[in-house]
Amino acid sequence: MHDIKYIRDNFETFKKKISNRNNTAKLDNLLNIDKENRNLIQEKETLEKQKKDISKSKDEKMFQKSKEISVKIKELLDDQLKAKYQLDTILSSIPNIPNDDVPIGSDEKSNKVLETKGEIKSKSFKEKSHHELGEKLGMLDFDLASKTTGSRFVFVKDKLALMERALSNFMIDIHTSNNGYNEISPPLMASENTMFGTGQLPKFENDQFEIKLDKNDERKFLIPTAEVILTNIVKNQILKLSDLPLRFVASTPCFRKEAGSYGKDTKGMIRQHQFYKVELVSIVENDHCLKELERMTNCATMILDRLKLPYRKIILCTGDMGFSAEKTYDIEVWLPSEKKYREISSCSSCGTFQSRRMNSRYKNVKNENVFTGTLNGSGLAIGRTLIAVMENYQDEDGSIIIPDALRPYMNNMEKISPIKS
RNA sequence: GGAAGGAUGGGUGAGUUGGUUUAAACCAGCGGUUUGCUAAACCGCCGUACGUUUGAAAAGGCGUACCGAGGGUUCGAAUCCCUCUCCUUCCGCCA
Repeated sequence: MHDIKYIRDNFETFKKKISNRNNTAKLDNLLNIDKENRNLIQEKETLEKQKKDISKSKDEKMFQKSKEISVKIKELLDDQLKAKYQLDTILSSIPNIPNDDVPIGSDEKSNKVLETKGEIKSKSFKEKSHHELGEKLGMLDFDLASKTTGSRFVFVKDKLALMERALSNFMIDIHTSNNGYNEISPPLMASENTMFGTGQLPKFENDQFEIKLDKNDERKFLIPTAEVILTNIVKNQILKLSDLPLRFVASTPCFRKEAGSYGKDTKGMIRQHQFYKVELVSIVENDHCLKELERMTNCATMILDRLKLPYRKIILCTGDMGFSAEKTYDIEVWLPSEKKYREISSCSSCGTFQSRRMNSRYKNVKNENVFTGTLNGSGLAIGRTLIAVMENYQDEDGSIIIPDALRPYMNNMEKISPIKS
């Protein structure tokens, strides 16, 4: 959400910066509606003042007059609320302004690779995809998931299930003991207002799973990422300066409809309706965002370093960033079967964009209430990390060597071999 | 699911026969006086949002709203009525 006062004073600059994003919101009428809204507020408040004075005077002769004023106020209020609603509708669907160092472009072709790390080991055999490996091991079962649930779900079994759990524990341990994050086990459902706070609603409702509790209950949604619930911890709060920075980590299932990706990544567990992800969220002073983004991204890549998986870091261009982000780094891991890098983490600074929606503030040095900076990043997506380990650590016979860093979490097991039948 | 009670400013907590409440008081916080230092005492300040206005700015002035949320009654609502949310206690059910 943007500050209407800023837009009012810097309309041309604002329009120009937003035009770099794939924005569909209509900006042209914004200032007119804003003006109308403010005029109506003024008219209304003038009348309210009159009414208040009459009431104070207790002059019975004026009581009738006061009643008439009430009718007018009601009319003005209706109009004003309509204008305000229009204004909010437009404002809430405008994406964040990209930071100045974000490359300009309309799609992923304009993203820039910043760094490539880790050794891609050449193998003497043809490397298999994770789903071939998993099915051969008898530990990834897509057919069973279709039977019980539907497409884009999977059963992870046996030692791979253990590895999935191990990855989660391994990552959380590093982020809590090494990187200063506070572990949280949050609700997996969020209210409509919470979803609005981080920017999933109202614009991206089609991507969300809605849950019915009671028939008259407020709308609830399965979280598409723990970012939603972790960031909203500070919703409607005024924090002390000494509270910051707040850093949260959670490992949760995430639920996404993947509505816009029919036919994409249909094979395997790259793109699922449900997947585990370790999420990092930072709440910081608003001028510390970019510094924190570097820190957070390093926390994410640290995991890949320790697992000795080859990866690269890219900066997303203006057109490829998420709705709430001002700057985003994607971390992509090497997948030998595809011979390309695939996204395994996305770290974004949202500046004050989300905190305005959530009304999350802190008292700065001057004791003024100012909006917090929020950041989120995956550290990392568990499902995709599992895939990356399987593919990069596969042996010719289809077994998986367990990375050293993971062995303490897997009873010091060294390799996963096919279940003998 | 049933019953009862509750929700007031950063915290505690008055006010609920509707009109000097422009929300008392205390605690915490900030500034000051006193003081060898600390403490204590005393004095002052101390909510948020929106709109508007003075000013180059810093900083003010004015107005409106806000006592869990939303409606209603009334000239006038923290106070009366309705709906909802959340919390507490008890009962039932339950991993």
